[in-house]
Amino acid sequence: MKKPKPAPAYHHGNLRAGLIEAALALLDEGGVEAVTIRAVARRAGVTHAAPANHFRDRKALLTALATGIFAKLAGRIAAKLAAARGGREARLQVFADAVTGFALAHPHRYRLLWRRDSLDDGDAGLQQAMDAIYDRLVAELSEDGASSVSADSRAVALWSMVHGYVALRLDGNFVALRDARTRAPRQAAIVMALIEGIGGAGKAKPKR
Amino acid sequence: MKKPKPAPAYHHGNLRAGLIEAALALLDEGGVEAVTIRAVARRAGVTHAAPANHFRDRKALLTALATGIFAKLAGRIAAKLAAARGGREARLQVFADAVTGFALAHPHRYRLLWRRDSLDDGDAGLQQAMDAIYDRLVAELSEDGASSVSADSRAVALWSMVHGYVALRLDGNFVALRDARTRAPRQAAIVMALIEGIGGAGKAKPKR
DNA sequence: GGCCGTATATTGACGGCGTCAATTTACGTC
DNA sequence: GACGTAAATTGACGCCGTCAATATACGGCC
Repeated sequence: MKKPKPAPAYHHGNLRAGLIEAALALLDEGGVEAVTIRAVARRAGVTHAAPANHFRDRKALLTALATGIFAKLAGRIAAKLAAARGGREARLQVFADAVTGFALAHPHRYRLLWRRDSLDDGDAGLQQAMDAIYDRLVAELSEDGASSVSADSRAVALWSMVHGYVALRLDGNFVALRDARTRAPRQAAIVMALIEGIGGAGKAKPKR
Repeated sequence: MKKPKPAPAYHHGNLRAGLIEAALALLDEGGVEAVTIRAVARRAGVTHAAPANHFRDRKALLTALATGIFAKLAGRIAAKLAAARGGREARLQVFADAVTGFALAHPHRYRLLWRRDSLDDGDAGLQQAMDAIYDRLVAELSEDGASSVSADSRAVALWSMVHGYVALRLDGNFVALRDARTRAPRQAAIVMALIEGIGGAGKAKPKR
């Protein structure tokens, strides 16, 4: 009797966070397509036009969602690198593992990060969150200058390879296999290939 | 006077091709989002339900579109490789150039190829068209066995790197830059990085 | 040459979507 | 306790994909 209105109603304060939470749940369940403004509103217990007060449009909602996800990914990478032991090559593997692990654990979240057509291109927070990861990688790779290509290009090479591998894995174009020679997981094998090089016989891998 | 009906009307034969053509034009103009069944029908000069006779649903239409694009890309790669001169490393650059060039020339087409959520996952023709490219690459890489990782992994490494680089380029995360050291286009620099390896100082690049 | 079955195209409807405008509700402040 | 304003609701619009019912035109068969 004391509470004839069981739903305390949002009104000021917590709806924005509630919408993000609902959107994340919908994203995990059904991918970005399932994250419609109306579905998010239903899940949060408000009417279909309520989100408009907090997000200009669907892109804005997805951009906020993606920014949070990016931050979480960056944090995860940083944490694993901070805890990593071993030399430079091991650290590159840690980086690749962190990205691959996150993407395989939360495929829809990772995919959203790159759905530029569903996100606000100009959003500063989003761009910044992504740059943070790239900068971390350049720092890891700039320590020595022996390679014939610049640290920038090496960073682009690794980042491209990891992202490409993950994207193709998530799309079902690759399956989880182990390298036929080293028995290492494919994901580790390709990083090894990049570290050692795949040039002509005997050129790279001076294991001698 | 002779032709009171200027539009000969499709009816039998050419509508399917007309729809694909219209869809491709819409794709180039506005991306996959712009390829709606109704817009395609309008462009082809038929009513909104006519396409249903040729494509079960939107996914089927996009899948047919993607299959054709994949075939064209595979043909382009094969042609450039057939015409290529130079050693194995040069051929890898040719492969990477072919993919990158196609993607940058027709960004929306390339993006569609990987929009698995908008395509029929089980479609045999589509899978086959994609496998053709990958198999070509494995063949290029399987000639020698000196690397510590298998040819399969080397193919995955290169294909992942090229695809990842292109995907990131198309999303605006990279801009067209030249390597700070070699002055080669970034795209060529990262392939070089993979060929030579990015391992610790002096380990790769035995230029000595 | 005329009939007819079937493939093809049209018409119309349904629910869901994003978004906008008008309205009502509830909070903080004075 | 009244009031201004931010927040939420209601209702509408046009677009979308899809389905069912209907109309149309082709090709084979007599």
